[in-house]
Formats: sequence, structure tokens, C-alpha cells
Amino acid sequence: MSRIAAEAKMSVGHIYQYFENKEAIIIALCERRFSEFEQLLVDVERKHHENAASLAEAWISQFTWWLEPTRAPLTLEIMSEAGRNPKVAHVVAKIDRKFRDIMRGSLLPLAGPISNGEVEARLEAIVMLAHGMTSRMTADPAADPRNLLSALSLTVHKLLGREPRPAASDDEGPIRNSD
Amino acid sequence: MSRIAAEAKMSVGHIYQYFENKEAIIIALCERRFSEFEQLLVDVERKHHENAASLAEAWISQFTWWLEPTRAPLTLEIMSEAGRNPKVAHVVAKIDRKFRDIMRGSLLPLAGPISNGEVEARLEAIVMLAHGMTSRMTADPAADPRNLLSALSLTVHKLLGREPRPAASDDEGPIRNSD
DNA sequence: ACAGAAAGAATGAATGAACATTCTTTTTTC
DNA sequence: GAAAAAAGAATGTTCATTCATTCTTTCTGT
Repeated sequence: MSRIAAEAKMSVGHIYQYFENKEAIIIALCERRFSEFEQLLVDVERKHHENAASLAEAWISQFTWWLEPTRAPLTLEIMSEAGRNPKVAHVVAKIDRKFRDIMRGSLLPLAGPISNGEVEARLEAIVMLAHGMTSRMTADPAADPRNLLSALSLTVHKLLGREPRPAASDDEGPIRNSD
Repeated sequence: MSRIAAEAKMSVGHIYQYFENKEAIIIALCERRFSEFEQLLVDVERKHHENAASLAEAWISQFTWWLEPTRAPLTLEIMSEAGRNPKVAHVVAKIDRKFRDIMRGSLLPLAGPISNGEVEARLEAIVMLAHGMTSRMTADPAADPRNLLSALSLTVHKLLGREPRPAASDDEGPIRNSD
């Protein structure tokens, strides 16, 4: 609380006029974080709704947002907290549902006609990849965001039954994780 | 510490005869956890080295280990902690390296000849999926381990360029995540 | 064989720091 | 000058670590 107060340039006591307790702050931060990302996806969808091919690329590239070095650790902390705190779990569940709805509607149709169960399995796989990205990003100081993103891209394309884009945006080969 | 002491049926003070401080206990727990899993993979490899087809299946099924409801939350906590504590990060990096070595040697050859960069990208994807599994498992109380595992299986098979096994072990369809 | 001294094992109360929350006091605003 | 806003000191709790003390085992000299 004292650090939050310092950051907000308020006194500790004053914060309690705006939030009932620390947990309420945490919930609000989670909600803000997730709705920011949701907005990113909605924007991408609006921009590319006419062009199926570019949608996948644009959609994937949004995940750099989660790879910001200050964002990933706190996101992982949120997932951990969700395991203990049902209120946090509820906020996480909300964005998860939203995220899957968006994918079901705009991304997965690119895979062609597949069974309902297959659709859900692929959704789950992509959600797992997204979670895995933030976990890898925070747990491995040598993890390179570009590698994580291209592994995501590769896998999403395979899940959509398409070939990944022919070349990376810059001409370098894959980057080694050094020790 | 008091809870650890109770669990170990020791006094709090006595624990400090065996561990320098709480951090040392945490490191030891991480090491034990990871080496247990490593042993699982080594065993699977030994058992299936003659049969490439069954290796992938057996290998994938080992991941139920990470899905144990008491294991996943603490594993996620470890990943979070690795972001702050370099000693924990080092232990995580060690199992990560080992894990990739095993995969490179026994699993990925099933995918046929692919470029070096492709190999590393697929390794990263599988590692991300593994991390994602524990994150999903702890963050979503409605997550079903069977769904997570079959999403993993589906994706690993796609990454290996093979079709997933024809049917699930039991005859049920995919399980919905209820609300 | 054995008293008793030394070493080691184990306990649990004391310490001090961190921290969320509340309460009293001060400052600002109208 | 009253009411609202803001500050920051006080409170009570949790928790890792330390420390004085007690209990147990092992060794030593006769």
C-alpha cells in the first residue's frame, strides 16, 4: 500500500477513500488489464474483417502486448492469485470467455469446417499458448519475446491448418536463447 | 515456517539446523519437483525407445503429472518467483534445458528432417504449452485436466506433423468447461 | 562398568520487521 | 467556519529468524 501510495502521489490513508481495501485495487487492476487487451482484439477484428489472411497475422501480433517485460510478471501473479482468490478467478474467467468468443467467431473459421469438439480443443490450445507465453517470459530471463511470438505464430498456423507466413518481418533467422 | 514445522513434526527452530533459511527450503522443493518430472521422462524414453509411435503418446501422457490439483498452483508460484529470485530462475532454467534436450533427442526426430530453427521453434511451442497447462489449471477452477491434456496432445501431434491418435482412451466426447 | 562431562538435537518463546487497515489531526475548499 | 479531502501516525497481525534453555546421546577417565 505504501508503494502504491507513493506511485499515486497520495497518502496511504487517502487511498481508502477510493478503494475499500487492497483486494479491490487488485481486482480493478486485473479488470483494466484484461479490458485493454480485449480492446486490442476488437480493434484488430474490425480492421481486418474483410481480409481473412491478414486477420491471423494481425491477431497474432497483438500478443506482443503480453510480452512487455513489466506486464508479464504481474500477469502471472494474477493467474497465481486466481488459484486462491475466487474474485480474481472470476475476472480471469470473464476475459477467457470473451477471448474464446472472439476466436470462435473470427479466427477459427479460417480453419475450415471442423467438429464442435475440435473447435474447443483448438481454442484451449491457443489459450494455453497465451498463458504459456507470459509464464515463459517471466520465468526465463533469457527468453526472447521474438522467439516466443514466432513459436506462437507457428503453432496457431498449424492449428488453423495453414502454413505460417513465408518469412519473418525482418530477415534474421530464429534467435537462440543464450545461457 | 510454522506450517512447515507442523507438517514436518518438528519445531520451527529445529528446521534451521537443516536449512539456512526459508529460501533454501524453496530451492530444495523446486529441485525435487523438477527432478521427479525429469525421471518420468527418462523412464518413458527408456521404455519406448524401440517404438516411435507409442513414444509420443506415452510422452504426452506424462503431463498429467503437472495437472495434479495440488501441484499446479505451487508450480505456477515457482514460475512467478523465478521472475524475482535468480536462484529459482536458475533451477527453472536447468530443467528447461534438460527438457529440451530430451525432446530434441527423442521426440522431435519423429517430425522428420526440419531446419534447426524450426526445431527450436517447435521446442519453444511445446514448452509454452506445458507452462500454459499449469497456468490454466490453477487460474480456472472450471478447467478440466482431460481437456487440457487433449489440447496438448492435439497440438503436439500437429507440431510433429502427425495425426492425433484416432480416439480418446475412453469413449466420451470432449468435455465442456462449465461456468 | 559407570559417573558425569561434553556435544548435539530439539524446543518454543522473544525479536523485529513488514504491512494492511484505522484513527486522529491537519489542510483545503467553498 | 463548516465540511470535505488529505495526511500520516498508531494499531494489531503475521511471519522469518534468533536465542536461551532443556533434553538426549556419546564420550572419557577411573
